[in-house]
Amino acid sequence: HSKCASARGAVGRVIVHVDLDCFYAQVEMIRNPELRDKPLGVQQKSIVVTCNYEARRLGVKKLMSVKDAKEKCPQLILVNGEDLTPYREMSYKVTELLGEFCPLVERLGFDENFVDITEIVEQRLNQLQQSGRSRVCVSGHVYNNQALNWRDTTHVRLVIGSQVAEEFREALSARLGLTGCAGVASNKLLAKLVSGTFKPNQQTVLLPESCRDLMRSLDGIQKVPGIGYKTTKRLEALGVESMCDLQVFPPATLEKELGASVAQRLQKLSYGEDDSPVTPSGPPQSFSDEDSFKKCSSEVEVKEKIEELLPKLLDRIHKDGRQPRTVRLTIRQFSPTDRWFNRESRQCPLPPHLLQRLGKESSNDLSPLVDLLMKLFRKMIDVDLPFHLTLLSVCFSNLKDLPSSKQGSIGFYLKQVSPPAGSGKRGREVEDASRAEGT
DNA sequence: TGGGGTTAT
DNA sequence: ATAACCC
Repeated sequence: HSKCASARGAVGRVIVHVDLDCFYAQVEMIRNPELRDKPLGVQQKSIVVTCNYEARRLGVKKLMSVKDAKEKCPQLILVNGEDLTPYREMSYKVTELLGEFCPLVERLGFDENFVDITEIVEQRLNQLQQSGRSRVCVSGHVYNNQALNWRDTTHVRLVIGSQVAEEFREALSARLGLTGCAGVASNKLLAKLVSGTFKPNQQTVLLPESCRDLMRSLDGIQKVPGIGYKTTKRLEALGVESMCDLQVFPPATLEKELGASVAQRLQKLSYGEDDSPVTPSGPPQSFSDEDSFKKCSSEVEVKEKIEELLPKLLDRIHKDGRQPRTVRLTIRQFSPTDRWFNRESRQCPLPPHLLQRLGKESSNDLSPLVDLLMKLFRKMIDVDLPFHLTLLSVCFSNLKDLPSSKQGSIGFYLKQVSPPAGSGKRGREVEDASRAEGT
């Protein structure tokens, strides 16, 4: 079948982008249903990072300060969302659910997934042709309200894609109680851009003839995923502000400014072209935990912060079952201007014996690890001089599978091959299995 | 402005 | 190790 897929590669893929609505707020509403019909914000430090649609109706926006949000909406209920555990867990349930339909699922953050459903669509198209039908119903919106041409198999395939997307959303709702948007198109860029066109809990399919319109509808190059803050500044300095500017800009000049690979990729993006594959994310490549604060200025405080971060992290690593071979400490030093840029980090190999016992029963001696992290800290900061930190982060990476004899649960890939999208039980089995084996 | 993540150089 | 990107 993979032969079919690559031979037919030129015909075009069918990609779905799934984007959950105000994800953290949804998770909080599931955790506490009394919050359902009230304006709800999720708070991290002094920021409302996201809020439900009731709160949005009353003027609250994402990433608004708590102060502004309360002014706009005094009845706003706030829950603390600094511990990402509930969101992370629900996020992986979403990815796993999509993985039951098809193995090609790529995560983007906690609340978005790309799914390459080319093969599913191909199967359904064959069934359809054998049954002698030529028409299928489109699910959700068609971008621009473009008319369908049933003789165009690209149209038909995308319409079948819209039905699959509808099934994704139906499964997310029925099994996890989550709502979200979906976009269906021939590549990741377009699927992502089109998924946001009808906003809560709706879906949209893009037909190729409307690609130009979709790209032209973007106001400013920064709306293109892949063109971030830095690149936007550099492009603006070249006089590039709109999508059209970027499309017609001399490629040679662009390559000199951004390097050939970035320049070529971005210019293709400006035309709505994106050949990047949907790369299955699988289990995470790293585990990190961070905390930000107003001020931390002594070695003792640093050590205390690290000792706060470690237990939760080690617990996560233990549950994952793999062993990290690298540990990293990241700091942010105070700077009145430019609070975003000034992160520094030091990393080192993690001696296997150090991590060996650490996950086991949670109350172990953390001090060798803490000492190691303090050494990393001293590589960045001369502790004899005054310092002022505003963030500390610990990250474990370079994860290696344990020899299969002594393995915990590896939820992710195991489940991909097991259950067909059935009706019965789920989740609980996996949790129990991991505990049973872990002890 | 949080608390995460990824890939490229 | 950093810099860029994503949410």
